[in-house]
Amino acid sequence: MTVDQDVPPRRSDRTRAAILAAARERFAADGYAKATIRAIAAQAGIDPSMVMRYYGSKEKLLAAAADFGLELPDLTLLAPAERTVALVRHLLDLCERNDTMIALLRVAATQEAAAERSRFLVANQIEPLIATIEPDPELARQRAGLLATQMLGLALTRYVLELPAVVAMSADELAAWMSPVLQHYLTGRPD
Amino acid sequence: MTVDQDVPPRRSDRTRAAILAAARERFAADGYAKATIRAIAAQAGIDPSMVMRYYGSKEKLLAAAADFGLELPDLTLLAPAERTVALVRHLLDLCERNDTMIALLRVAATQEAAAERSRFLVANQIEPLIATIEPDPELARQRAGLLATQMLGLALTRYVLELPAVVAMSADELAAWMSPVLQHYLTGRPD
DNA sequence: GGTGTAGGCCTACAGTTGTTGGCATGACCG
DNA sequence: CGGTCATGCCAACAACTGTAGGCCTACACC
Repeated sequence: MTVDQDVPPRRSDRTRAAILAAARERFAADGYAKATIRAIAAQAGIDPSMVMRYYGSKEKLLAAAADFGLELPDLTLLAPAERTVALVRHLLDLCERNDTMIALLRVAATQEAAAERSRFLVANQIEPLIATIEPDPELARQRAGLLATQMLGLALTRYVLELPAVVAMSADELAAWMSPVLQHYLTGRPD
Repeated sequence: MTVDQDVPPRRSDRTRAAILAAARERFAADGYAKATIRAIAAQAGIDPSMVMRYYGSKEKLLAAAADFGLELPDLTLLAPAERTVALVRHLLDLCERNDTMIALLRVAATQEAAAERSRFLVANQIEPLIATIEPDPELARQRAGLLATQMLGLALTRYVLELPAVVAMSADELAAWMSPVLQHYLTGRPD
């Protein structure tokens, strides 16, 4: 996530934001290729050339759309028993509050830049989070990777593939089922 | 998976197969949009128009490429303790033996037809498999969905996103870590 | 109140895409 | 040996894409 420079607000800020929001919505719904600049501009209610002026190219627009943080909860502030449910609920909330996370997931399947961004998020936000409760760095790395398989698998099946069995379950049910799994990845040992 | 009709072998069968193999390779590597008919034809060493002649359209070619089975092992023939490792190893093997599974996963992120095919596979191959060891049909459905979150999450992070921490682990390590997880989804209860 | 400039639109272009039809060629069967 | 049909290639088309440049308008500031 880029830190905002202390630059005076411009009149075009609303348009910039509208473009970014529209881009995330189209990317999340259609993926990179089908989300054309014309479609994004139409959704934002402006001319396609504005997208180019403000973001330079479609690739750079994608980079801007994928530039966000996971806002993960601080595990050290939670009781160990609460951590796993908090993680599941946080992910579901993140996916449902806006399209950014789903856009990243969908686009990462075909665009290397987005895949790289997903790797960056795991390495720089999930791994450090695990490191707060797992001293061994190599093990923390493994735990983070394993956590990612389950978390991203949940997001994929529920919001991208929309497997009926996964969509049908409530956030509470999913948290209840997955809590022991995450517990195992956070503090357990392989068989 | 379509059953092969008993039709006499044609001289063009090799070309048909070459197109299908090339399509799977390109779909797996580039996704649907970037895998152009021209690129697929070039990889198969034939003219783009042949693809149209034999498969009718790009959409139908995708349908043919996604038409395969998971060849899941029969769980009733395995001791309960062996089932989970067998499932993990089978998935990894399926992904590494050819590109079909990865192609489906990558394309399903953007193409509704492929997503629908993935739902079909879960409903018609994973659910029945679980049903052989779980009598309650609704619970079997849930277990199948949960299994899918972990299995597809593994395939996604390892072969599509290529998270370093997941790529670095061996099949044995992954099986050892995930075995208790799958066991939980197969026979356990939510918290 | 004039004027510079930021914000916006329209048009155009070159490249690529899926798709089509026609033409060659060689195998196979009578 | 003649013809017929499957197999393959080539050329083309219409649509759509990202992108660039030019032009108009209206706000902000001196």
